[in-house]
Amino acid sequence: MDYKVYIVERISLEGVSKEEIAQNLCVPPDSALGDFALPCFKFSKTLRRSPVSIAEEIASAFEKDAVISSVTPVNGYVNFKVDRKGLVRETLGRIAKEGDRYGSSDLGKGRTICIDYSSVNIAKPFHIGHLSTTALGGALYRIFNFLGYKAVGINHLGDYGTQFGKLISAYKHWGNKEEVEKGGIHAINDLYVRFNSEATEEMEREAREYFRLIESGDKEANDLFEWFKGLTLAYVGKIYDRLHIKFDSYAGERFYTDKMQPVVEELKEKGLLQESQGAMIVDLEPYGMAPCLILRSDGASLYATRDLAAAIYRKQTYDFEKCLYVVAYQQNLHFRQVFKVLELMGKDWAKDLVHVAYGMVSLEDGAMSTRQGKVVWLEDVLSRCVEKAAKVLEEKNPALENKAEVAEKVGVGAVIFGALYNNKIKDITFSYEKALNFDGETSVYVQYTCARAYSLLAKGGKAELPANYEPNTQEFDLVKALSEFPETVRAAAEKYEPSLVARFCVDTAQKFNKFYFDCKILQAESDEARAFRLCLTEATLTTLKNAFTLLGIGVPEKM
RNA sequence: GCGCCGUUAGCUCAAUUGGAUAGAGCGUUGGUCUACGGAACCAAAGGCUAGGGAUUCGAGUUCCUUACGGCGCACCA
Repeated sequence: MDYKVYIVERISLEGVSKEEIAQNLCVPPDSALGDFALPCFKFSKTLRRSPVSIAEEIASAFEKDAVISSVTPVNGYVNFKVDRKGLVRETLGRIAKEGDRYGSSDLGKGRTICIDYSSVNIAKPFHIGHLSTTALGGALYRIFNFLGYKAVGINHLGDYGTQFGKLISAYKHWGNKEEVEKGGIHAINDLYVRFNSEATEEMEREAREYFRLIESGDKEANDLFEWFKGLTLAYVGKIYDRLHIKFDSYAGERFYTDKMQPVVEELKEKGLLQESQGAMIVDLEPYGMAPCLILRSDGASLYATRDLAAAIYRKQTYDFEKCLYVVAYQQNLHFRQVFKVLELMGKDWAKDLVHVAYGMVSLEDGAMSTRQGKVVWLEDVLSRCVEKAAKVLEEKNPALENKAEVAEKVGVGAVIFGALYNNKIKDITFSYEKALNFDGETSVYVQYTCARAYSLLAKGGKAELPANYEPNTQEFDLVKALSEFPETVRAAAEKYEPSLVARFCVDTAQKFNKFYFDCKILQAESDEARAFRLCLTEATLTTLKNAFTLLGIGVPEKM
């Protein structure tokens, strides 16, 4: 039941369209006022009457029924209250029926959405700065799938560039097989870092030559590169498993090596390509942007060239309705340029490309810097959070059986939740103190709430929803919160903002805890109340589990 | 210099896209329940929404402007 639609249907006001009414129908700040409200100030202008009298007219003309129980005009607003019993029956019935599909939809049926996220660099370990794109992209991937879309997760690997020539050069000079096999990705990264600080001009030349060799298919260079790539993918694969992240494609930059020339040709044919300072560019001056560089003066392709080829390839391959790039706002200009060039090429789908920009991560003593060793590796953050969780678990629940498994869910969940709780555009200053704090608005609070619910259900058993139960305030507030979950998921998708789901979880958990504190459940005052509260508890658990699953966070039964 | 983004309680952040008395968590102070799991609950204190102007019935939200901060601006990705 869509209450808004229902209410709009039943309002008629001469001179004002249903659309206008629907647009203005909102939710009052305080639920004591009502569940929905219609401000009449805008109508006052066209109707040339006071908003107060319009509100009064609407209220008196509105016929109350089993769905809307009261309609009151207040200072130019019309406040509607829904019938509580009806909302309760409707919401709890739906949650019980839909179970782990509650909140899902077939909205996106037959529609494909590509999501480019995480996009790791070969030979570079995963640091805290990669967390946002990974957590955000993973959440969006699941949210769109939940809404019936076919989401295509793409890990656009950073596997192209002279940096790999540098790496091979460094390995040849200072590395050896045993060390790399033992030290894995960090050993490779150390070689790369060392190259950047110690390389001679001779080595720089050598690096360019090695990169050329990779490109031309030289066996030794390619074997080394593939070896590094394999080590990187095995390493990030483990992290992705812990974060519950999946991809449908690992087509990275190298994949587009042979797909760039046709793009360059097309740009030429369409008269967009021009020479400037020895390089080939697309002039974007008329659009207030710096030119988009397509080919370097030595003829080599650039980042933008590959992104153009990738966008075209994705459109051809997946026929997406939208293609999201979950990349930090740093690259704002880059994407605006690429999207504009595609538009100039006559790709009408360029409007469907979306840069989902998020804020930057820094450390308390400034920006991260691999060279200065000012880096926080994600694996360290994960292990410290899991350790902390294990320690707290040992204190609070020493008898718990599967402590390691639960600590993993709690610790990793806290890391993911921390990355998803705030608006994505906000910059983040990482600190262990914050990351390891499990109090307050955190995933741990939500998980604890779920554990309470599990415990109640284990003791209370299965209950049948009483047909005619009149809920009290705490109960009703909780039901109302649960009823808003499907809309929250939709809004999160529409705004590419998983934080809405994360905030929903905390808000709902708070309401549940209030309800829990104020209402006896197992020892309720009547059989009816007991049954109702058990049903409400189960519905809350179902909804929170669904929400956490979307975020990629597990919910332990006990903790 | 130009462009994009941000600025809300001591700190970290919300605010259903222009609606009614701007809300949470942390921290501080004081409380609650003979614990259905205290990783809980309640209350108090804390705000000229960075400053100034404009738009209108109504602005944290839109526009202009100033300040402060972040990011970007030609051959890295």
